[in-house]
Amino acid sequence: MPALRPVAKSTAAQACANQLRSAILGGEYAPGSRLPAERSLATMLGVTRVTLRTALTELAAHGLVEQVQGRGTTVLDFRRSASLELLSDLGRVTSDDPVAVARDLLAMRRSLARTVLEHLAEHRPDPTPVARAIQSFEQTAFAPGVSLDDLVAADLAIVAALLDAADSTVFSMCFHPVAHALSVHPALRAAMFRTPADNVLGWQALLAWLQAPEATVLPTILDLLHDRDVQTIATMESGR
Amino acid sequence: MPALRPVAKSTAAQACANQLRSAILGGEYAPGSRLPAERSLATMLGVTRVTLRTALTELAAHGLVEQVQGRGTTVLDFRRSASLELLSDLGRVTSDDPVAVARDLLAMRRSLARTVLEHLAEHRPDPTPVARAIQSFEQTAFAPGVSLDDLVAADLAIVAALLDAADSTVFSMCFHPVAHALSVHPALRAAMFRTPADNVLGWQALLAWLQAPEATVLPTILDLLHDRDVQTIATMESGR
DNA sequence: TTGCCAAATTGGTCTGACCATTGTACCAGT
DNA sequence: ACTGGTACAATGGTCAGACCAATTTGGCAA
Repeated sequence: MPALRPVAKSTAAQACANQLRSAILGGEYAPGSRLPAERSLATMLGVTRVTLRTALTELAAHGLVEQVQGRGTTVLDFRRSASLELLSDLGRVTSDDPVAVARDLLAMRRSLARTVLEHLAEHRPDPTPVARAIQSFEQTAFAPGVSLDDLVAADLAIVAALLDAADSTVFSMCFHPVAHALSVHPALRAAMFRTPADNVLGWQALLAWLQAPEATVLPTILDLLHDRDVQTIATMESGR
Repeated sequence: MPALRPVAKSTAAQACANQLRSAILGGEYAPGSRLPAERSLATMLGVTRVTLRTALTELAAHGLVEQVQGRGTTVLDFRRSASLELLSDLGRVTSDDPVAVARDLLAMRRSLARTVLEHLAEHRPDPTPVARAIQSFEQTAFAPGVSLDDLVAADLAIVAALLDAADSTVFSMCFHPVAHALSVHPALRAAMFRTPADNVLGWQALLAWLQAPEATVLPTILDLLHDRDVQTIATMESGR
């Protein structure tokens, strides 16, 4: 079965939001400056003011703009106020160096992983769901003609299982967007799953530690992750 | 001057969003279940469908619900999909243990701080803006009749200066919402600034390290932070 | 200079209608 | 019994135009 996946749909409001978001993240609208008035923006984009407002409401919710009645719509500094959801877009539209973004994202993941793993070592939850997710990843990794999308999905499933095991709302909410951003970064995800067998080895090491935290030292796992990240960055740099 | 601050205003759409958000985070709408139809929700809340939709658009942008035409509005599992902005609300409306939330938030901050400081140690940016922010914090801390709000604001300013110095979009976007969540958690912020003189000592130690990373070892700073967090949690637990 | 006022601008809300998608139930054909 | 099609109802998405409310701006008078 050729692994079909849902087709991407999009509403008019979403399309408006995408255009405006890219413009802001791309620096076409400087922080502190004013967006054109809703009425003119709407005609520019060829939609009603209602639709345009739906888009602006979303941008405001993500901390990209601020609307105040009588004054207008102000562009904010997304570095300070933007939501983590936008990390996914950073790899595409920002003016930052993509490799630097990737490096920082990986550093972020290591940092979060360390915290979550320390938490797990202390609370010793049932590792079965994580084991199942890792097993599922192995099957995916060694399946013939596996797609990158499938690998990424299986990898995210393991992260989700780990976070479920940690049973911390805060950790979940912090880690999920970072993992998601990593998984949609085009060059990064390709580099991360270049040799799936290595990914399997990494997860197996983690699982072994999870099932017997006293047997292996946590820093070993983190060093392994660090080494893999260094390789990933090297792959990305050589590829450009 | 009695340190006045802008009064809180709120639109009807915001009020709607607040009610619905609290209901979802409070568990009144289970993940996977359907919200009432827009037309009925609007009449329940006493607003037009347009206004109600503005609120729903915001919730959707924050990953609390998902709207699909013809099907309805589905409540999502905020642990997996919600935006970090909602961390600020967790301390108030969630069914989780508030102290556990506080503990995890502090752990998160330590984790992020470690990463940012390692980054700073490597890149050695100009510490002047950070020094200025810390100096400003000292003045605030030792001013007579200082308010908690002022302390929190001065503290956040230091964090912002540190993140500016780090010059990483990813770190900024990850750290800011955590710092913000810490700063609005009612019990937590009170416990964090119970003895401002200690805060000053902590920041001064950090500044000393920033100005001469080779003189002091980074783990010392992190241990100091850890000790302060333990005290903060203890204060919170004794206070309930 | 200060304070007030009127007008223009701009976002917020309302009204009511229609379009597009989805889910359901029913029905015909096999 | 199963499949595929179809009509219908429910629901979110969009449109149209209007009015309300806050902000800014500039002029004017004390």
